[in-house]
Amino acid sequence: MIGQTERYEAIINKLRNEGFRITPQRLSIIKVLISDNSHPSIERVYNQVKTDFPTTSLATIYKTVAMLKDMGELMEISLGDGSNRVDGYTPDTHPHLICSHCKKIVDADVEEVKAVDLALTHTYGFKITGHRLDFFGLCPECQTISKN
Amino acid sequence: MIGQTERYEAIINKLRNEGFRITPQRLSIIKVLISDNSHPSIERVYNQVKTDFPTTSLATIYKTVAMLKDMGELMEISLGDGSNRVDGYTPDTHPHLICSHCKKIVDADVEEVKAVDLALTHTYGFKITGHRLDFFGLCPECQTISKN
DNA sequence: CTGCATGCAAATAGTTTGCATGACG
DNA sequence: CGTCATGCAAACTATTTGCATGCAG
Repeated sequence: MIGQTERYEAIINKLRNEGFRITPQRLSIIKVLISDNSHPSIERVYNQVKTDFPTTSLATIYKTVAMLKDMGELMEISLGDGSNRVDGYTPDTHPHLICSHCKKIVDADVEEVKAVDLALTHTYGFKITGHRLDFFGLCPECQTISKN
Repeated sequence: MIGQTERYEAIINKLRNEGFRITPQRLSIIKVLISDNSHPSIERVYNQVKTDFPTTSLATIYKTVAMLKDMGELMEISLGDGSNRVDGYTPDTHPHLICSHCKKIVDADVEEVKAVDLALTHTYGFKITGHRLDFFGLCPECQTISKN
C-alpha cells in the first residue's frame, strides 16, 4: 500500500516529466482525487476544489480528469444511468460493488479476477489491457433496511 | 440455447402480460435487437428499424429500449467514451470483450466469473443481482495489424 | 518572454420530455 | 371508444470547445 503523499509526489513528477505544467488548480484537483475514496462525481470534485479555489471552472476539472485518465492515474465508473463517477483513489483497476439502493460504491479486491483475465486471454485471443468490473446489488446495510 | 423465434414469442407474451401494447414498431425493434449480435448503437438500431418503418423516431427507440431494459431483456454496454451500445442478443449477463482499436465487442463466457460473484458475496456481504464486466484490449485481428 | 492552462460562454451530443395525433385492445 | 404509443420538436444534461487573458517555466 503506497501512501498518499508518495502518490501525490509521483503524479506531480510524472506531470513534470511529460511536459505538463504544475498549476495550483491541478495540485488541488489531484489532492482531492487521491484523498477521496468515495468515488465522487465530477460535480462533487468541482465543489471540493472550489472551496480551495473559488474561481475554478468545471471545464478545468474535466480537462484535468481527462489528462489524469490518459496517464492512467484514475478511472471512470459509469453508473449505468448515464452519470459517471471518478476513482482516483486506487491506481490499479479493481472491481466495484455498486449498491443499487443507496448508490454507494465499494472497492473490491478478489484474487479470482485474475483467473478471469487469464481465461479470456486464452480462450478468445484478446490481449487484455484493462477492465471495468462493476457488480450491482444490495449492500449489507440496504439488505437489512429492505427487510424491515 | 433458446432459438430466436421462441425468444421473440416469449418477449411478446411478456409484453402482453404486463399490459404493454403490441405495436408494429415494437415488433420491429425487438426483431432487430434479438437478431443482431453486433452490439449496435441506438442510432444503428434506429436506422435498421427505419428500413422497415421509415417514420419511426429516435424517441420511440429509446423508449422501447428502456422498456425492454426494465424487463431485463437487454443490457446496455458503455464504451467508456460516453457512447453506449445495446445487447439484446443474449438475455443473460455475460462479460464483454471490447477491442480498443476497432471497437468490436465480443461476447465472452467463462466459468471463472461465477467464482468472482461468489467471492464478492462472501467477502463483502453484498447480495449481487447483476454485473457488468467489460474487458478492454486488442482483438486477435488488431494485434496482427498493429504489428505490421 | 513564450506558450500552455485557465475560465468564461457558447456549442455539441446523447437522451428525455410534452403534447397533439393516431392506433391497439 | 378510451387509453396508451408514436413522432415531432423542444428541453435537458453532461461534456467539449473556442478564445481572450493569465501565469508557469
